[in-house]
Amino acid sequence: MHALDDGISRWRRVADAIRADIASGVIAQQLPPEVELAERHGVNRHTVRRAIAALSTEGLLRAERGRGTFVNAQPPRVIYPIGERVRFRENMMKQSIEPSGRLIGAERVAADARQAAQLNVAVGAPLHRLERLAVVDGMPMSRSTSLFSAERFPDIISAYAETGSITQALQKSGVSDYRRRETRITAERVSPNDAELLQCASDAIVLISNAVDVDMEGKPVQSVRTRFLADRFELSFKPEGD
Amino acid sequence: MHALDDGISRWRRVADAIRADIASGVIAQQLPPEVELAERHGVNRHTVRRAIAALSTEGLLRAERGRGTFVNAQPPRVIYPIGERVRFRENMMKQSIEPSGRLIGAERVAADARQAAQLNVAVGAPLHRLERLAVVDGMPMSRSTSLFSAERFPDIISAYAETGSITQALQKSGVSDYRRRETRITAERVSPNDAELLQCASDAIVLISNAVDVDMEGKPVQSVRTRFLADRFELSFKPEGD
DNA sequence: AAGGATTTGTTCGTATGTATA
DNA sequence: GTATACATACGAACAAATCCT
Repeated sequence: MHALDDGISRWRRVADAIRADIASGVIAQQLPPEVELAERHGVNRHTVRRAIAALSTEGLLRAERGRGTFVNAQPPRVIYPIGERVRFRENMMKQSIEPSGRLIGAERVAADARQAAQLNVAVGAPLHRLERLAVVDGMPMSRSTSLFSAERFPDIISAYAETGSITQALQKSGVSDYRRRETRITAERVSPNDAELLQCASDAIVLISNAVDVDMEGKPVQSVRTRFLADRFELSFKPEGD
Repeated sequence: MHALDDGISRWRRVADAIRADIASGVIAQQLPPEVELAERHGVNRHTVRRAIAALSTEGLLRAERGRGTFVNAQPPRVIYPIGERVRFRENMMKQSIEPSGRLIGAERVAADARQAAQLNVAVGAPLHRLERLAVVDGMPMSRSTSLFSAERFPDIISAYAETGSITQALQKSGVSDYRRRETRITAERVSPNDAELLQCASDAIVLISNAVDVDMEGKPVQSVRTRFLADRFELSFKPEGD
């Protein structure tokens, strides 16, 4: 029973058929309802749902309860430069994008081994953790978690809350300028918490940038871990600058 | 019916319970069978499977038919520097890793608009496309697709096949040295073709580096798109060099 | 080596919950 | 409020891969 004409499961063939229909333009924006797709392909509704789930994981489809299932438009990615001088506001404004940051939360934590090494403090030293959400045109763009030595920057939280800018908050704390020492990039699936804040699918991919900023004497100032939605961003590194 | 004590669906709570059991060490390597988990949590087997599917998508679990469901070990990521001088072999050997490249295929193609702009050739100009697979200790690490102007580098394919190195192949073609002009990084789900070659799950994440190399006069030499498995790599950018 | 037991994968059926139009 | 459409959940059966005797 459950005839498999060629060893390919039915939901996979239904998924391939839907993918082909989208590629050929037969389906443009919205999929027919699940029951109709089930009839059309001669399978149970569950089988259609399995296919849609797979295509959603691929990022091709997006199902909305009560509304329908839609083909995801793939907007061009915003180019985000990474380099010695990294200023979110400056970078975005070069591309005619008006950014705004939002303070999600702040907390006092103790440094673990990795954080201690990055910030050149003792393990267990007090840190200020700053949780931020960058928003562009009302659309959440990235989540970042910044860490500062609480001993060196006791008032960084209130300074950021006042100015809304890391650069200005550091200036208030006596750091006139800073530069990036190292940026490490990897990618993971978005965490449930970030998925909610970034208003993305729960299985979206985030680019993770883990960076350390140092002041002009080379002393570590900030350790920051930023999560960019991978389908909205492209990180750009140019050796010579633009 | 189907009492939702707190508005969280059952499969999600089962997933959270399993995640917690793994974090606390109650489950170390292998999960109990689905039927047993279903009994233990008082739900249907389908509900357990939905939870396991979610955790598999997160990369935490890996189900093998006939064998069981296992906790994925998360090996430390290899650090891959990106900068002006990028030489795969040199980079890997610094971390005591002995690399080897494998030529997957080569083809003559016509430049599309994007490629033409990157390589500074006319749209439709002939290009050599070089498909490679980088292997470390028998483990596939990255897939890359290189593009060269076929007019400027007519013999690049055979030169690479002989030497097994892009750097040496370019030297044979009269490019004594080259540097990276720009690297753009994003992330996507792995393509089915790459998944097979990289021997990874079909829903794995790849870091995609799209780069242009130029010779010492600044003329474009190579456009290369490399796919790194995100759970095996971390890309590192240091402004000043190491 | 053969065959039964175990375990995950697929497919159907049915019912109910929840959000949207 | 009703109808539509996706989401969750349970039950049953069989397929396919692996393991064990």
